[in-house]
Parts: sequence; C-alpha cells; structure tokens
Amino acid sequence: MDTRDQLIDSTRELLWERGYVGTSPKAIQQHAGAGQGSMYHHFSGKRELALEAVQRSADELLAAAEAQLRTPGTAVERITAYLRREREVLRGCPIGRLTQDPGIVADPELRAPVDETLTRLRARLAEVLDEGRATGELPAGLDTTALAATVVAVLQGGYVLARAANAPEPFDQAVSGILSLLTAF
Amino acid sequence: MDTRDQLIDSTRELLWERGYVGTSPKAIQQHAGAGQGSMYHHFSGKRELALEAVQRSADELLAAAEAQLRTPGTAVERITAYLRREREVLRGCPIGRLTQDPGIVADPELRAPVDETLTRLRARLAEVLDEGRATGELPAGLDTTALAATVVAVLQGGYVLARAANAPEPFDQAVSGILSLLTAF
DNA sequence: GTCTATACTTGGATAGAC
DNA sequence: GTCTATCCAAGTATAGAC
Repeated sequence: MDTRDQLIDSTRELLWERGYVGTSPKAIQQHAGAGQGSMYHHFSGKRELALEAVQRSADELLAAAEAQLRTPGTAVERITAYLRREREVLRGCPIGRLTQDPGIVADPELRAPVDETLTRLRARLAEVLDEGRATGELPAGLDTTALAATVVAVLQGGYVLARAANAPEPFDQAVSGILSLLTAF
Repeated sequence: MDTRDQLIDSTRELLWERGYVGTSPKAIQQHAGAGQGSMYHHFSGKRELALEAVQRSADELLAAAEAQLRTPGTAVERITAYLRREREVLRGCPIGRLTQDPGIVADPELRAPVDETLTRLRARLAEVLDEGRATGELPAGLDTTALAATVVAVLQGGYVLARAANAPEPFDQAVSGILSLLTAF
C-alpha cells in the first residue's frame, strides 16, 4: 500500500473512531506514518481526504451487506444472516456514526455518500422483503419500504445502545426483538 | 434564569448540536452571553459544565417518555403515543447522539448518565410490554426485554436515517414499520 | 461575580529546501 | 514526493484587577 492509500486508510479509521470534527490532520499523519508535507502533497487538506475515505467506507459497507443478502434462502433467513453477522458492535457503524457529526451533515458533498449508502441499503432490504412477499413467505399487505427502514434503524440504534452501555448485549437484544417479530409470520 | 443556569442551558444546546469534542468553552460563553471569567467562576471548565448539562437532558428525556407511557390505554397504544409524539427529528436525540462522541464514551462519569438513561428507558418500555402481555394483548411467549431494546433502537436508528437524508421521512417509516408489526398481534 | 490580559497547546495549512 | 520551518486562528485555561 502506498503512502496515499495509507493516508486514506488512516482517515477511515479515525473518522470511524473520532468523527470528522474530532480528527486532526496531524493525527492522520501520525496514524499513517506520513509527514506533513507528504499529506499535503497528496491531498489539499482534511476535507478532501475525508471525501475519499467516506466513499471507500460506503462502498465497503454496501458490498458487505450484499454478501449476506444475496445468499440462498428465504427473505427472513437472508435478513437474519445480515443482522446476525459478525460485527464490531462497540465501534459502531463507520457510516452511521457520521450522521452525528456537524462537520459532515453541514457539508453536502460529505453528507451525500452517507445518505446514498443508507438509502441504497434500505432499498436493497426492501427488495429482499418484496421477494418474500411475492413467494407468500410474508403477508401481501406488508409495507416493505417501511419495514426496510425499521431493519436498518434497529441496526443503527442497536449500535447506539451498545455504545451507551459499553457492552454489545443491547445490540443483540434489539436484533432478537425484530427477528422474533419477523419470524412470527 | 441566572448566569449559571444560562451556561448549563447553552451547554445542553451545543452538546446536542455539536457534541462534546465539537463544543468549545468560548462557544458556550458566547451562546450564554457570559464572559470568560464568569464561566470559570461558576465551573471548573468544560467537563464540569457538560456533567451538569448531560444530567439535565437525561432527566428531561425520561420525564418526556414517562408523559406518554403513563397515559391510559393498551400497551401498544401507549408505545404508539410515545413513538409518534412530536419530535425534532432532524436534531436527533440529545442523549443518543452523545454515544458517538469519543470525549463522552471515554469518560466514565460522562458516559454514565447516558447509559443509565437508555437503560431505564428500555426497562420502562419492557414494563409496558409486560402489562400488555399480562392482559393478553400481547402473546405470552414474548421476550419483552428484547422488544423494548428494539423499540428504543428504532427511535435512535430512525434519527440516524433522518439525519443522513436530511429529511424526517426515514424516521417516520422506521416507526411505521415497527408499529405495523406490533399491531399485528 | 465579572472583566481583561496573558499563556500555552492544538488545529489546519502554506512555503521553500532537498 | 517528503522534510522542516513558519504562520495564524482557535481551544482551553490561569491570573489578577475591578
């Protein structure tokens, strides 16, 4: 990995851990093992670095979701696989956490990939639910758009609860709760 | 309201909007219309101000929830009232947002009221669900602890989705989704 | 209690040498 | 491409006058 990539990767880590306002250029340089001049040679500054970093994390998140959702099985099985997959719960969601950052939401170009990622994720989950509805696994009248938003919200909110408690249990409980309702059909 | 209270109140507003790492003593002073010396006379610094501010917001959140949950009606009706109540969705949750702040979670004394608030909220919702289960409104086998976590997670995650989209719709969808499942019993 | 002055650190970036 | 020097604003706090 070259210096440029290391800088982006370090930015991703720090954005995940400390957010945009909490991440300084100096911290990025130290994490990447790069000097001041090196960073400003490759990037115009913190913002440009963040743009690349956020985009990469966004792509990765959607790819990871797709890996669970495209497996064989019923709609509920695939959603279960997605919700139950191994996660670093206490670190939170690298994309969702950015929504709490004033430096991100105030900047349309930085917010855009965050918005797009969560919107696409909901759309993809709605597709899976649609398939379940089509096969009769799920009831015909189900509002799949709403339920897809609920599923993503349970994840994002589960992270919030786990971080507050400094323990993963509330996350697991929230997931169990929604799955018990979904498997009741 | 005296100067001391104004400082706490300003801190609450700024913590809500910008988080702990994003809020400077100077910003607090300006928002409160108080001078430097005044602030440091009443408080040892930003951290002490935050301790008081977070505690007040926590108390207020629990009181607001209780206002909806103690109304007459079935369990699902009361939870519906709670979820559907008027909210400043795009501002997010003044307590939940703090879980994304490294300055809060890294400090046990600052994290404690956040943890306690969300834990109590889940416990209170579980009580309401227990009552519904006792009256036969909800099924006997229901895991009320898990479902309470789900309900709070939908709220917290709904805020995340709404802030990402810069629009309240995803929040409303997430709430609709969980309520449609709850009213299916 | 509040004000102003002062101090030191960090944030964020530019300039020019190598 | 990377390094060091430099710069100015902001963050966070202390000191002492009023």
